Amino acid sequence: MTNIELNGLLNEFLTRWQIEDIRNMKLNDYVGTGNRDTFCQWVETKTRILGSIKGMTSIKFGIYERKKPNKKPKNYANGKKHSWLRAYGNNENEVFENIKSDILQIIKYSENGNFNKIDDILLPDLFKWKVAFLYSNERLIPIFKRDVLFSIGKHFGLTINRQITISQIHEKMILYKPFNKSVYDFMFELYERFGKGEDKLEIEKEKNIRKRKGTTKRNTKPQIRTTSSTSFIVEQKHNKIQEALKEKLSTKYGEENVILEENYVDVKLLQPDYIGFYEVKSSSYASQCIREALGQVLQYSFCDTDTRKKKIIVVGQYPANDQDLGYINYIKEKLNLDFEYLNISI
DNA sequence: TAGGGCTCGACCTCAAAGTT
DNA sequence: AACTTTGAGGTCGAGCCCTA
Repeated sequence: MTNIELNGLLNEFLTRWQIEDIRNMKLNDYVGTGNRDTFCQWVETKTRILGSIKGMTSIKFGIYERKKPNKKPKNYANGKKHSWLRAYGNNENEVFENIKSDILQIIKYSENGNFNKIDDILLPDLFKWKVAFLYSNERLIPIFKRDVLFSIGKHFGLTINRQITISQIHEKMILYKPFNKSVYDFMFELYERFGKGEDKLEIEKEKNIRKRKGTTKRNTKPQIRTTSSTSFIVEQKHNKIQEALKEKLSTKYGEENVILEENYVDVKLLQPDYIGFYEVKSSSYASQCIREALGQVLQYSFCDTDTRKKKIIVVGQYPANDQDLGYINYIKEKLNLDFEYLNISI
Protein backbone atom coordinates (compact mmCIF):
# COMPACT_ATOMS: atom_id res chain seq x y z
CA MET A 1 0.00 0.00 0.00
CA THR A 2 1.69 3.21 -1.10
CA ASN A 3 1.08 6.59 0.46
CA ILE A 4 -0.89 7.63 -2.60
CA GLU A 5 -3.20 4.64 -2.22
CA LEU A 6 -3.65 5.30 1.49
CA ASN A 7 -4.39 8.90 0.73
CA GLY A 8 -6.86 7.82 -1.94
CA LEU A 9 -8.69 5.62 0.55
CA LEU A 10 -8.89 8.51 2.98
CA ASN A 11 -10.33 10.74 0.30
CA GLU A 12 -12.81 8.06 -0.67
CA PHE A 13 -13.96 8.03 2.94
CA LEU A 14 -14.17 11.83 3.11
CA THR A 15 -16.15 11.96 -0.11
CA ARG A 16 -18.62 9.34 1.14
CA TRP A 17 -18.97 10.94 4.59
CA GLN A 18 -19.05 14.68 4.22
CA ILE A 19 -20.43 16.80 7.05
CA GLU A 20 -23.83 16.97 5.39
CA ASP A 21 -23.98 13.19 5.12
CA ILE A 22 -23.35 12.94 8.83
CA ARG A 23 -25.91 15.62 9.67
CA ASN A 24 -28.51 13.67 7.67
CA MET A 25 -27.44 10.31 9.03
CA LYS A 26 -30.08 8.06 10.63
CA LEU A 27 -29.38 5.39 13.22
CA ASN A 28 -29.31 2.65 10.58
CA ASP A 29 -26.82 4.64 8.50
CA TYR A 30 -24.60 4.77 11.57
CA VAL A 31 -24.56 1.13 12.73
CA GLY A 32 -26.46 -1.93 11.74
CA THR A 33 -25.85 -5.62 11.34
CA GLY A 34 -25.21 -6.74 7.82
CA ASN A 35 -24.98 -3.25 6.34
CA ARG A 36 -21.51 -2.65 4.88
CA ASP A 37 -22.07 1.01 4.11
CA THR A 38 -22.65 2.36 7.63
CA PHE A 39 -20.50 5.11 9.07
CA CYS A 40 -19.11 2.72 11.68
CA GLN A 41 -18.28 0.13 9.03
CA TRP A 42 -16.31 2.74 7.15
CA VAL A 43 -14.51 3.97 10.23
CA GLU A 44 -13.69 0.53 11.58
CA THR A 45 -13.38 -1.78 8.62
CA LYS A 46 -13.13 -0.06 5.27
CA THR A 47 -10.44 2.33 6.50
CA ARG A 48 -8.78 -0.29 8.67
CA ILE A 49 -5.50 0.06 6.82
CA LEU A 50 -5.40 3.74 7.86
CA GLY A 51 -5.03 2.67 11.48
CA SER A 52 -6.87 -0.24 13.00
CA ILE A 53 -9.44 0.04 15.77
CA LYS A 54 -10.39 -3.63 15.74
CA GLY A 55 -10.46 -5.38 19.08
CA MET A 56 -13.00 -3.89 21.38
CA THR A 57 -16.69 -4.74 20.99
CA SER A 58 -19.18 -2.72 19.02
CA ILE A 59 -19.96 -0.72 22.15
CA LYS A 60 -17.05 1.48 21.10
CA PHE A 61 -19.53 3.10 18.70
CA GLY A 62 -21.65 4.21 21.66
CA ILE A 63 -24.62 2.29 20.31
CA TYR A 64 -24.83 -0.90 18.25
CA GLU A 65 -27.39 -3.34 16.93
CA ARG A 66 -27.22 -6.75 18.53
CA LYS A 67 -26.97 -9.68 16.21
CA LYS A 68 -29.09 -11.71 18.60
CA PRO A 69 -31.74 -9.29 19.77
CA ASN A 70 -32.63 -11.51 22.73
CA LYS A 71 -29.20 -11.67 24.26
CA LYS A 72 -28.92 -8.45 26.20
CA PRO A 73 -25.57 -7.49 27.71
CA LYS A 74 -26.13 -6.45 31.31
CA ASN A 75 -23.50 -3.74 31.40
CA TYR A 76 -25.25 -1.53 28.89
CA ALA A 77 -28.71 -0.15 28.32
CA ASN A 78 -30.79 -2.28 25.98
CA GLY A 79 -33.61 -1.59 23.58
CA LYS A 80 -35.42 -4.03 21.31
CA LYS A 81 -32.48 -4.44 18.97
CA HIS A 82 -29.83 -2.00 20.18
CA SER A 83 -27.50 -1.70 23.13
CA TRP A 84 -25.80 1.53 24.16
CA LEU A 85 -23.72 3.28 26.79
CA ARG A 86 -26.14 4.33 29.51
CA ALA A 87 -24.73 7.81 29.72
CA TYR A 88 -26.02 8.61 26.24
CA GLY A 89 -29.69 8.43 27.16
CA ASN A 90 -32.77 6.32 27.63
CA ASN A 91 -33.98 5.40 24.18
CA GLU A 92 -32.49 4.71 20.76
CA ASN A 93 -33.43 8.05 19.20
CA GLU A 94 -32.24 10.20 22.05
CA VAL A 95 -29.01 8.21 22.30
CA PHE A 96 -28.34 8.42 18.59
CA GLU A 97 -28.93 12.17 18.40
CA ASN A 98 -26.48 12.68 21.26
CA ILE A 99 -23.87 10.48 19.63
CA LYS A 100 -24.33 12.20 16.30
CA SER A 101 -23.80 15.60 17.84
CA ASP A 102 -20.67 14.28 19.56
CA ILE A 103 -19.33 13.01 16.24
CA LEU A 104 -19.95 16.39 14.63
CA GLN A 105 -18.10 18.00 17.54
CA ILE A 106 -15.16 15.65 17.11
CA ILE A 107 -14.96 16.51 13.42
CA LYS A 108 -15.09 20.23 14.09
CA TYR A 109 -12.43 20.07 16.81
CA SER A 110 -10.26 17.86 14.67
CA GLU A 111 -10.51 20.05 11.58
CA ASN A 112 -9.54 23.05 13.67
CA GLY A 113 -6.77 21.24 15.50
CA ASN A 114 -8.43 21.61 18.92
CA PHE A 115 -7.46 18.09 19.83
CA ASN A 116 -7.56 18.59 23.59
CA LYS A 117 -11.32 19.20 23.44
CA ILE A 118 -11.78 15.71 22.05
CA ASP A 119 -10.62 14.18 25.33
CA ASP A 120 -13.84 15.30 27.01
CA ILE A 121 -16.16 13.61 24.56
CA LEU A 122 -17.92 10.59 25.97
CA LEU A 123 -17.37 8.10 23.17
CA PRO A 124 -14.72 5.42 23.79
CA ASP A 125 -11.18 6.50 22.90
CA LEU A 126 -10.50 3.94 20.23
CA PHE A 127 -13.38 5.03 18.05
CA LYS A 128 -13.40 8.75 18.67
CA TRP A 129 -9.71 9.17 17.87
CA LYS A 130 -10.07 7.21 14.67
CA VAL A 131 -12.86 9.58 13.65
CA ALA A 132 -10.69 12.50 14.68
CA PHE A 133 -7.82 11.19 12.59
CA LEU A 134 -9.97 10.73 9.50
CA TYR A 135 -11.07 14.37 9.61
CA SER A 136 -7.78 15.83 10.83
CA ASN A 137 -6.36 16.50 7.38
CA GLU A 138 -3.60 14.02 8.24
CA ARG A 139 -2.49 16.03 11.22
CA LEU A 140 -2.78 13.15 13.68
CA ILE A 141 -0.75 9.95 13.70
CA PRO A 142 -3.12 7.01 13.25
CA ILE A 143 -2.24 4.98 16.30
CA PHE A 144 -5.09 4.31 18.68
CA LYS A 145 -4.30 1.44 21.03
CA ARG A 146 -3.90 2.74 24.55
CA ASP A 147 -0.83 0.79 25.60
CA VAL A 148 1.04 1.61 22.42
CA LEU A 149 0.19 5.29 22.82
CA PHE A 150 1.45 5.18 26.38
CA SER A 151 4.77 3.64 25.37
CA ILE A 152 5.17 6.26 22.69
CA GLY A 153 4.28 9.03 25.12
CA LYS A 154 6.84 7.76 27.58
CA HIS A 155 9.45 7.64 24.85
CA PHE A 156 8.76 11.27 23.98
CA GLY A 157 9.25 12.30 27.59
CA LEU A 158 5.72 12.39 28.93
CA THR A 159 4.97 11.10 32.40
CA ILE A 160 2.33 8.45 32.05
CA ASN A 161 -0.13 8.52 34.91
CA ARG A 162 -3.87 8.75 35.21
CA GLN A 163 -3.87 12.45 34.41
CA ILE A 164 -2.34 11.95 30.99
CA THR A 165 -4.75 12.51 28.13
CA ILE A 166 -4.73 10.91 24.71
CA SER A 167 -4.58 14.34 23.06
CA GLN A 168 -1.35 15.16 24.90
CA ILE A 169 0.26 12.06 23.43
CA HIS A 170 -1.05 12.89 19.98
CA GLU A 171 0.30 16.44 20.22
CA LYS A 172 3.71 15.00 21.07
CA MET A 173 3.64 12.58 18.17
CA ILE A 174 2.71 15.33 15.73
CA LEU A 175 5.49 17.49 17.07
CA TYR A 176 8.07 14.81 16.46
CA LYS A 177 6.86 13.85 12.99
CA PRO A 178 9.63 14.62 10.50
CA PHE A 179 8.12 16.89 7.87
CA ASN A 180 9.33 14.78 4.95
CA LYS A 181 7.55 11.69 6.28
CA SER A 182 3.87 10.95 5.77
CA VAL A 183 1.74 10.26 8.82
CA TYR A 184 1.55 6.65 7.65
CA ASP A 185 5.31 6.26 7.32
CA PHE A 186 5.66 7.69 10.80
CA MET A 187 2.89 5.47 12.12
CA PHE A 188 4.58 2.35 10.76
CA GLU A 189 7.90 3.46 12.19
CA LEU A 190 6.42 4.05 15.65
CA TYR A 191 4.45 0.85 15.52
CA GLU A 192 7.57 -1.11 14.63
CA ARG A 193 9.19 0.16 17.79
CA PHE A 194 6.36 0.39 20.26
CA GLY A 195 3.67 -1.98 19.08
CA LYS A 196 3.75 -5.28 20.91
CA GLY A 197 4.79 -8.48 19.16
CA GLU A 198 1.27 -9.67 18.40
CA ASP A 199 0.25 -6.33 16.99
CA LYS A 200 3.19 -6.29 14.65
CA LEU A 201 2.03 -9.63 13.36
CA GLU A 202 -1.39 -8.21 12.71
CA ILE A 203 0.05 -5.40 10.67
CA GLU A 204 2.21 -7.79 8.71
CA LYS A 205 -0.83 -9.89 7.99
CA GLU A 206 -2.71 -6.84 6.79
CA LYS A 207 0.11 -5.83 4.51
CA ASN A 208 0.04 -9.26 2.92
CA ILE A 209 -3.69 -9.20 2.44
CA ARG A 210 -3.48 -5.85 0.76
CA LYS A 211 -0.71 -7.02 -1.48
CA ARG A 212 -2.71 -9.97 -2.65
CA LYS A 213 -5.87 -8.00 -3.13
CA GLY A 214 -3.97 -5.38 -5.09
CA THR A 215 -4.15 -7.48 -8.21
CA THR A 216 -7.85 -8.29 -8.03
CA LYS A 217 -10.64 -6.31 -9.60
CA ARG A 218 -11.90 -5.25 -6.22
CA ASN A 219 -8.99 -2.95 -5.62
CA THR A 220 -8.94 -1.15 -8.95
CA LYS A 221 -12.30 0.47 -8.36
CA PRO A 222 -11.37 2.63 -5.36
CA GLN A 223 -8.13 3.53 -7.10
CA ILE A 224 -9.94 4.91 -10.11
CA ARG A 225 -12.23 6.90 -7.87
CA THR A 226 -9.17 7.98 -5.93
CA THR A 227 -7.89 10.45 -8.48
CA SER A 228 -11.16 12.25 -8.91
CA SER A 229 -12.04 12.28 -5.22
CA THR A 230 -8.59 13.54 -4.29
CA SER A 231 -8.93 16.55 -6.51
CA PHE A 232 -12.51 17.05 -5.35
CA ILE A 233 -11.52 17.34 -1.70
CA VAL A 234 -8.40 19.33 -2.44
CA GLU A 235 -10.33 21.71 -4.65
CA GLN A 236 -12.98 22.29 -2.00
CA LYS A 237 -10.38 23.11 0.57
CA HIS A 238 -8.45 25.30 -1.82
CA ASN A 239 -11.56 27.32 -2.61
CA LYS A 240 -12.43 27.76 1.04
CA ILE A 241 -8.98 29.09 1.87
CA GLN A 242 -8.99 31.30 -1.20
CA GLU A 243 -12.37 32.79 -0.25
CA ALA A 244 -11.24 33.40 3.33
CA LEU A 245 -8.06 35.04 2.10
CA LYS A 246 -9.97 37.27 -0.30
CA GLU A 247 -12.29 38.33 2.51
CA LYS A 248 -9.41 39.15 4.76
CA LEU A 249 -7.47 41.15 2.16
CA SER A 250 -10.59 42.98 0.93
CA THR A 251 -11.41 44.13 4.42
CA LYS A 252 -7.90 45.35 4.97
CA TYR A 253 -6.99 46.83 1.58
CA GLY A 254 -10.33 47.39 -0.14
CA GLU A 255 -12.11 45.09 -2.54
CA GLU A 256 -10.88 46.92 -5.67
CA ASN A 257 -7.28 46.04 -4.88
CA VAL A 258 -7.82 42.29 -4.58
CA ILE A 259 -7.90 40.33 -7.81
CA LEU A 260 -8.89 36.69 -8.02
CA GLU A 261 -7.56 34.18 -10.54
CA GLU A 262 -5.96 36.59 -12.98
CA ASN A 263 -3.52 34.70 -15.20
CA TYR A 264 -3.82 31.69 -12.89
CA VAL A 265 -2.61 33.66 -9.88
CA ASP A 266 -4.85 32.60 -6.98
CA VAL A 267 -4.99 36.06 -5.44
CA LYS A 268 -3.20 39.23 -6.47
CA LEU A 269 -3.01 42.28 -4.22
CA LEU A 270 -2.38 45.72 -5.74
CA GLN A 271 -0.69 48.31 -3.57
CA PRO A 272 0.88 51.65 -4.49
CA ASP A 273 4.40 50.46 -3.74
CA TYR A 274 4.17 46.72 -4.37
CA ILE A 275 2.19 43.81 -5.82
CA GLY A 276 1.52 40.73 -3.74
CA PHE A 277 1.23 37.30 -5.34
CA TYR A 278 -0.69 34.89 -3.12
CA GLU A 279 -0.58 31.22 -3.94
CA VAL A 280 -3.05 29.07 -1.99
CA LYS A 281 -2.20 25.47 -1.10
CA SER A 282 -4.31 22.96 0.79
CA SER A 283 -1.59 20.70 2.18
CA SER A 284 -1.48 19.91 5.86
CA TYR A 285 1.92 21.40 6.59
CA ALA A 286 3.40 24.76 5.78
CA SER A 287 6.60 23.29 4.32
CA GLN A 288 4.59 21.15 1.95
CA CYS A 289 2.50 24.14 0.83
CA ILE A 290 5.65 26.11 0.18
CA ARG A 291 7.27 23.30 -1.75
CA GLU A 292 4.24 23.01 -3.99
CA ALA A 293 3.74 26.73 -4.47
CA LEU A 294 7.15 28.27 -4.94
CA GLY A 295 7.83 27.32 -8.53
CA GLN A 296 4.45 28.57 -9.67
CA VAL A 297 4.65 31.85 -7.82
CA LEU A 298 8.14 32.64 -9.02
CA GLN A 299 6.94 32.21 -12.56
CA TYR A 300 3.88 34.42 -12.07
CA SER A 301 5.89 37.23 -10.60
CA PHE A 302 8.48 36.90 -13.35
CA CYS A 303 5.81 37.05 -16.08
CA ASP A 304 4.01 40.04 -14.61
CA THR A 305 5.03 43.21 -16.41
CA ASP A 306 4.19 45.69 -13.67
CA THR A 307 7.28 47.54 -12.46
CA ARG A 308 6.31 47.70 -8.83
CA LYS A 309 8.13 45.60 -6.28
CA LYS A 310 6.80 42.05 -6.04
CA LYS A 311 6.05 40.14 -2.87
CA ILE A 312 5.41 36.42 -2.83
CA ILE A 313 3.13 34.95 -0.20
CA VAL A 314 2.36 31.25 0.10
CA VAL A 315 -0.95 30.63 1.85
CA GLY A 316 -1.88 27.50 3.73
CA GLN A 317 -4.46 26.56 6.32
CA TYR A 318 -2.19 25.87 9.26
CA PRO A 319 0.37 27.92 11.13
CA ALA A 320 4.00 27.05 10.54
CA ASN A 321 5.56 24.86 13.22
CA ASP A 322 9.22 24.94 14.22
CA GLN A 323 10.31 22.65 11.41
CA ASP A 324 8.37 24.74 8.90
CA LEU A 325 9.95 27.93 10.19
CA GLY A 326 13.39 26.42 9.75
CA TYR A 327 12.55 25.61 6.16
CA ILE A 328 11.14 29.08 5.52
CA ASN A 329 14.24 30.79 6.85
CA TYR A 330 16.46 28.52 4.84
CA ILE A 331 14.66 29.43 1.62
CA LYS A 332 14.70 33.13 2.38
CA GLU A 333 18.41 33.00 3.05
CA LYS A 334 19.34 30.93 0.04
CA LEU A 335 17.07 32.50 -2.52
CA ASN A 336 17.11 36.10 -1.40
CA LEU A 337 13.37 36.35 -1.99
CA ASP A 338 10.76 38.70 -0.65
CA PHE A 339 8.69 35.80 0.47
CA GLU A 340 6.32 35.03 3.37
CA TYR A 341 4.17 32.20 4.56
CA LEU A 342 0.68 33.11 5.72
CA ASN A 343 -1.89 30.88 7.34
CA ILE A 344 -5.62 31.40 6.98
CA SER A 345 -7.82 29.28 9.20
CA ILE A 346 -11.13 28.22 7.72
C1' DT B 1 -19.23 -31.62 -8.70
C1' DA B 2 -21.12 -32.25 -4.04
C1' DG B 3 -19.77 -31.90 0.28
C1' DG B 4 -16.36 -32.14 4.26
C1' DG B 5 -12.91 -29.66 6.53
C1' DC B 6 -10.51 -25.64 7.26
C1' DT B 7 -9.49 -20.66 7.76
C1' DC B 8 -10.73 -16.13 8.40
C1' DG B 9 -13.39 -12.12 9.27
C1' DA B 10 -17.39 -10.22 11.48
C1' DC B 11 -19.98 -9.99 15.27
C1' DC B 12 -20.89 -10.88 19.80
C1' DT B 13 -20.43 -12.24 25.01
C1' DC B 14 -18.16 -12.42 29.22
C1' DA B 15 -15.79 -11.06 33.14
C1' DA B 16 -11.76 -8.95 35.16
C1' DA B 17 -9.64 -4.66 35.81
C1' DG B 18 -10.07 0.02 36.10
C1' DT B 19 -12.68 4.38 37.16
C1' DT B 20 -15.80 7.45 39.34
C1' DA C 1 -20.90 0.20 44.76
C1' DA C 2 -22.00 1.03 40.20
C1' DC C 3 -20.48 1.70 35.95
C1' DT C 4 -17.04 1.64 32.00
C1' DT C 5 -13.24 -0.17 29.52
C1' DT C 6 -10.78 -3.77 27.73
C1' DG C 7 -8.76 -8.24 26.41
C1' DA C 8 -9.89 -12.93 25.68
C1' DG C 9 -12.47 -15.92 23.54
C1' DG C 10 -16.83 -18.02 21.37
C1' DT C 11 -20.04 -18.54 17.37
C1' DC C 12 -21.44 -18.14 12.81
C1' DG C 13 -21.19 -18.06 8.02
C1' DA C 14 -18.61 -17.18 3.62
C1' DG C 15 -15.22 -18.81 0.76
C1' DC C 16 -11.58 -21.89 -0.49
C1' DC C 17 -9.43 -26.29 -1.40
C1' DC C 18 -9.31 -31.04 -1.49
C1' DT C 19 -11.20 -35.52 -2.25
C1' DA C 20 -14.41 -39.12 -3.45
